[in-house]
Amino acid sequence: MLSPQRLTEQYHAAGELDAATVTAFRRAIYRHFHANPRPMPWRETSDPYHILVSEVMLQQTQVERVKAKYAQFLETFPTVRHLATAPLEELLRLWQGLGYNRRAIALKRCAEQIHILHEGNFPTTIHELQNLPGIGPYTARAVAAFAFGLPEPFIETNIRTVFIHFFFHKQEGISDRQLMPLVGATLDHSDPRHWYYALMDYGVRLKQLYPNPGRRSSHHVRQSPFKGSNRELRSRMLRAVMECPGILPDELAKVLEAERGAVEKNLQALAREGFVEQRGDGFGIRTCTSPGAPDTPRR
DNA sequence: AAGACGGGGGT
DNA sequence: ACCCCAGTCTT
Repeated sequence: MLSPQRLTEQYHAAGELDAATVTAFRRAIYRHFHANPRPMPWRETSDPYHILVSEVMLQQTQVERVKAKYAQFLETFPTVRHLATAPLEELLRLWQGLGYNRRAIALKRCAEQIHILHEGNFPTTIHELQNLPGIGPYTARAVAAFAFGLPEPFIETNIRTVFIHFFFHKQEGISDRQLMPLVGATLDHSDPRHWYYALMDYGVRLKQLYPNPGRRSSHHVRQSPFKGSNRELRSRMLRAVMECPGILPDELAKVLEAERGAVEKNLQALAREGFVEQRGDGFGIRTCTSPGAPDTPRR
């Protein structure tokens, strides 16, 4: 019925989607969603702070791994103000295991900006959202859709998979620029939130059924191995600094069996990005995320 | 346009 | 072993 081959031919023959095709496509996506939706805690709320937390955690991180951290995070930092004023170390400890630790710092900076710049009022426009640290084109629009019901087109890995599968059957090197018009044309303006849930769940399903159609994206890249990489060293360094506050570069190099030069380089990067600060000759987790950040609670 | 950035789970 | 995850930022 909804054959990728037929949809692809139809789309490329006409150069655009006709109403009947859009309807059939939407029905297929929604049918799958209603038959087997993936339950997630952040799908049960429209609190923009909760949505933002989930979206940042979900960047390059699988749903199952986010679920536990999400609950723990919101217990620990229940509001924007709690996160804005929290000690960085507490946040980094909680983030352990999620990966891409910079996201934690960016998320805290988001909270600080919302707390100060927006006086606690959550930004509601794409422009404001995308100006927040660590929030790019995808996350800004996803938050807008899931928290505020804004019908803006966006693409992430699951959505990319769906459109490549249905409208670029057996073609290679498909760019997001080619996909975006299709995302816009098929978007269900009456319920963007559920439409995108459905689209994403369908993408997940496709990847179970076929070799990842996303490989046919022009933006697709293979990951370099983690083991033995600088990323691995960097993450071990961050942990070591947390366990041994004030640790010296030499000690770090020795304990981690790493080259002094590499340790030095990563220390500079970690300092520049706001993870650590130098205290005397040693290094520790920074006591505030950024200059002018709200004070940590007293007492 | 290409690299860096985490850590883990699935096959 | 290999794949890749609700991406973003810097070079």
